[in-house]
Amino acid sequence: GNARTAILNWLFAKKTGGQFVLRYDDTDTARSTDAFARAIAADIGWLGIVPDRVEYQSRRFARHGEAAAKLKAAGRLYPCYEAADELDRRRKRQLARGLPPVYDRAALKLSAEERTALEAQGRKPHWRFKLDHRKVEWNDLIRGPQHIDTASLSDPVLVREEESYLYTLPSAVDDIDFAISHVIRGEDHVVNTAVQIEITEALGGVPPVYAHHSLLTGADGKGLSKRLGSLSIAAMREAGLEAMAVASHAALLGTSESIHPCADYRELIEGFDLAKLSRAPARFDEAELKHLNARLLHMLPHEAVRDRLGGVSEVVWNAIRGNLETLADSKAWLDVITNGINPVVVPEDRDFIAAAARLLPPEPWDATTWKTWTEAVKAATDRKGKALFMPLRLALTGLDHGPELASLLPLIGRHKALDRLS
RNA sequence: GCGCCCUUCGUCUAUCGGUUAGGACGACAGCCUUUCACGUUGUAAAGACGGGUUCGACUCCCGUAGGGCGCGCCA
Repeated sequence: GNARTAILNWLFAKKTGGQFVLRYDDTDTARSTDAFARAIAADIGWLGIVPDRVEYQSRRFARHGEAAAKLKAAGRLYPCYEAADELDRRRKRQLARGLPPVYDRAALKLSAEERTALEAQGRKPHWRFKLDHRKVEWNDLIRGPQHIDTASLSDPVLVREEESYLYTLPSAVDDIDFAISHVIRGEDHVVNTAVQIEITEALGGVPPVYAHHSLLTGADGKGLSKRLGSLSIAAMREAGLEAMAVASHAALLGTSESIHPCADYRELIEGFDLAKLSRAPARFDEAELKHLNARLLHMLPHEAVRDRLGGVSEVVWNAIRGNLETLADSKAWLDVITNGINPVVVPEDRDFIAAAARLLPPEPWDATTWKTWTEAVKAATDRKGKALFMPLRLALTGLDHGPELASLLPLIGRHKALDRLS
């Protein structure tokens, strides 16, 4: 999901000639920033995405403090003293009674004396942003005109009791400071957007243009979040999927473009348009991704894989690529060509295989050798069709399926072929 | 519970009131290969349901059902 958002942002930047700013929203003190940042960098790096700029919210603490002070001075930030567990209980009670779990602004009614009394007890406040309770509107690049009434929302906590800032404030401040033009994110953020627009405007800034893409569901149409682990970029990489297959799928799923493999980003950038993204959630099907990966491999030219395959020649690659699901599968076919395999000869085929071995033509071999040979075998043994070819395939490759034998045989060579047939 | 959004072949989608409802993936079939695959050609396959509005509705409106998201001192 996050990778899809990153890809969409990157494609949009490339398409429009803008810059892709990767921002680590690492304001949660419980989170290890370094590990988090390394993981994301590894993911998008593997996908071939290079951010034009990287920023960490946690390193801009001073700027966020200035913004908080400004909001306090404007009377938009007010102190609250409820404990977190108390708020939690209250929300559950509201929900149980069929009420929206919205903060009731009780702290706003506190008198100066009550506040000093609480502070005297050693209570420290957290701070909430006082929403305007108005209809916030924006033109979403994917969803069209949007309007959210902030009267139905809780005043968001912007400053924790221990004085760090929640994502919402740094996000608005950094958007202003970095002159962010476009924010492209998942639709789980649409409500945040209304709040962030209010905060941005309270800070005197101009909100960026927003675009919210739909989220993905599983192949069954149900939410994806619970199984996110197995669908991580790291897991896909380990499964041996091609980065461009993952990128093609992420960029094309849920769009009006056909889902097809792109060997590099050029075509994806060329055809990219936020207007092509559907507002309905799309189903993420792992089987579809795997199939796309296979299709990508089948069309990949030799030079695209040469370096990763340790000097496999172009003829060999062209012979085997049509039978690959992942690049790692090529090892098995390379073994068939260059190393040893276990020939399979069932007892009733023994005489047939022996006869075939005697008819093996002399070298040099080329693309016509297979035909010459099998025609001779056919004439000598009376076998044809599957009964003729399957035993030969099993003996020569040890497998009942694989690349065309006409192209495989010359690569195996007479010596190894004879060896396997006997 | 409340709010926002969504619903066309199995899947991703086109259609911006009048179409034989189009494409892609998959499925199936033919061809190629005297084999499995690859490739190639073709076929089947859809407007969630119920009401309106209209000469005419997949398209606009209302309702129902189903689904997604949100409602944190998470991001």
